[in-house]
Amino acid sequence: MNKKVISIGTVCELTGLSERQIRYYEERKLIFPERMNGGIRKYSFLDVEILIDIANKREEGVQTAEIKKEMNKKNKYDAAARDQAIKGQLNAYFHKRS
Amino acid sequence: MNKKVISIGTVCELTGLSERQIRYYEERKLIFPERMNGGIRKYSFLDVEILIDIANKREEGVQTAEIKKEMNKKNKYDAAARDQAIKGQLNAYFHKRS
DNA sequence: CGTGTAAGGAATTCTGACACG
DNA sequence: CGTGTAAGGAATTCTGACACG
Repeated sequence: MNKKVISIGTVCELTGLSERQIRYYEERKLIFPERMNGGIRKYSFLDVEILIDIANKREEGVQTAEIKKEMNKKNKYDAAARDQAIKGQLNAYFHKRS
Repeated sequence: MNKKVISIGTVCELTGLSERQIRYYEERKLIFPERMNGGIRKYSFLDVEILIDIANKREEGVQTAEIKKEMNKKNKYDAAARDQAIKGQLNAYFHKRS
């Protein structure tokens, strides 16, 4: 399911990652949550899966820039990522302004 | 997906119902959210679907007691409902005590 | 019966920054 | 580079109750 409905605390529990890590991976454009009214991030189950992949890569010592490249190559998430990138950036943009 | 990960505000958006209504339907044992640490309710996509069904029935003027009976008959959600009932009640119980 | 609302508190999330490295 | 943390604020959620009916 790629509906963005999960808030960050729940994502932490599902992935074992900290809020800080999850927000950082967003900053590095590895994931693209949407923003609800109020600016609160919402993630999909697909995001959770991607985050788990990221966590595994990071454990192997792979840097975020590398992970990003690999994800684009694999293009397993590519179409979804493109969509998400646009929506996520629009969302963030509107929130900066309000 | 029957993983309980959606918080009530998002459920409101997905169903068009108010928080009050959603909590009331829980009180009437039509739905069985889980509780995260902190006592915050978490719903699944199945819960959202059930709530939409409830909303439709209510619009037709059907009372919650009737809806509950229909749901049990239809037993479309029956096995799931039984599980949910147990978990939901345990969850609520532990939160009353803390 | 089913739902709205004001009340007060508790838990969540957000951003920007400093820290270490 | 990647992550922790304290800071202060804003938005969310919770419960119990009163209201109307």
